[in-house]
Amino acid sequence: MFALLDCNNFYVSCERLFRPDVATRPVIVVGGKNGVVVSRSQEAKALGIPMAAPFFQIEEDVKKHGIVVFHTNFELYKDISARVMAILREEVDEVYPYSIDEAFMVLKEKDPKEVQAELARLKAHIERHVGIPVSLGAAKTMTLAKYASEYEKRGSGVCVLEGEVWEGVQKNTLLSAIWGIGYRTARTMKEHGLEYVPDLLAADSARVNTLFGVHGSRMQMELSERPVHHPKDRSGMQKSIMSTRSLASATTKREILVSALGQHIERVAEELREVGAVCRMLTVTLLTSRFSEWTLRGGRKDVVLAVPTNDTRALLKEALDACNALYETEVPYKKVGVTVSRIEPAMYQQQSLFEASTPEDGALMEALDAINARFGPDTLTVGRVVPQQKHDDRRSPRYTTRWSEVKKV
DNA sequence: TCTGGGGTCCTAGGACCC
DNA sequence: TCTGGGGTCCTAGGACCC
Repeated sequence: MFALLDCNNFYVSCERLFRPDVATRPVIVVGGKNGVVVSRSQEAKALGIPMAAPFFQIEEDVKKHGIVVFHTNFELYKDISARVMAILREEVDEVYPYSIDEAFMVLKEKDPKEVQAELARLKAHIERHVGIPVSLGAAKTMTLAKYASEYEKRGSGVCVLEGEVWEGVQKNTLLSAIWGIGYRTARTMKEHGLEYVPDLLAADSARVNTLFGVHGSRMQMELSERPVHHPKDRSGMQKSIMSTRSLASATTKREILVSALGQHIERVAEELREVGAVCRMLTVTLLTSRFSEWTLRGGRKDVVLAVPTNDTRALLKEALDACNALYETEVPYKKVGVTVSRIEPAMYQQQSLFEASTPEDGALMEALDAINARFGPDTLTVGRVVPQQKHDDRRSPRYTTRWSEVKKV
């Protein structure tokens, strides 16, 4: 059986771990400055704060109900996540982290009763040793395990959806609640009379395939307890690394875009070097506001590199060319982003037949990283002006990863 | 003042190859 | 002059997930 562990209201739970004073108050975590709600405590949900609501729309409610607001503190969340995964690995042989707050597992137990007991044991263990609340679900397919983990979230927190139990539950299960069926697919399915799980299971498989492609066929299988997905080991190298950020306000100025671009290139290049990798492809995106009449005027450009690299300067040069190709003078851009992909280990780097490699480049980037590691981020930058940093007072201390921010007792 | 940031996977056309 | 069957790579768009 497959099992899924899900950390409840993960970011809020991480914040509460070090702030017991807000344990029973409504709490939300907001992504970025003037961003959107990315995590809500049970109390905040009860007050009707919707997920992904932009902050300015809920500001009144925040004041009225005294909701505690945090800004995202990823350094903290990543560390707590690592603890959860580490402890889980001590208890279960096959653990496959899926996201920052979820992990799939393959369980040895077969009997549903035994599985149920194992889930309960894991829940108690994680809650005792990490201190954040979790839910677990198990089933014969990953899709159903995922649904199972949500099913008893407000109750016992553990659930096995299998055989007759699943048959009973599925009648009232909306397809839109299933993992992999998003807003659009759910809408299309409904237009074709498919609203609840049994509707899809009863539908002609050839028709499902023409309507929804391989995705639809797989969904049909997974929902009828025939596994097509198997959890993947993602501990190897990532397929892509990206850095994107919204600008404070939309701009038509090329210099502003180029300056932001430089920052993103530095970040992804540094991360490539950190994991000992180079990339073969670089993608630059220039986006307009999704809420303006310019929505359709954004663009994206891929560049395949002649020589895979992690050198900030080489990437910056390509990025500038791509940016210039995309840029249109009259368009107000709101967001700039960079993605590097076709990532491979630097040690297996394929040399170009036509361009000589320059061995001293590696040494320069190494020195740059060493200096920034020792004297702080942005001590040295490549071809950009360091913007003024504003202190973010809504972000909690990085309790577990910075000596200067350790909680005092 | 106003709407986050980081990812994976699939599809499809076109160029090109054998 | 027209013809088949099996492929890869690139670019771009889009759906979905957390």
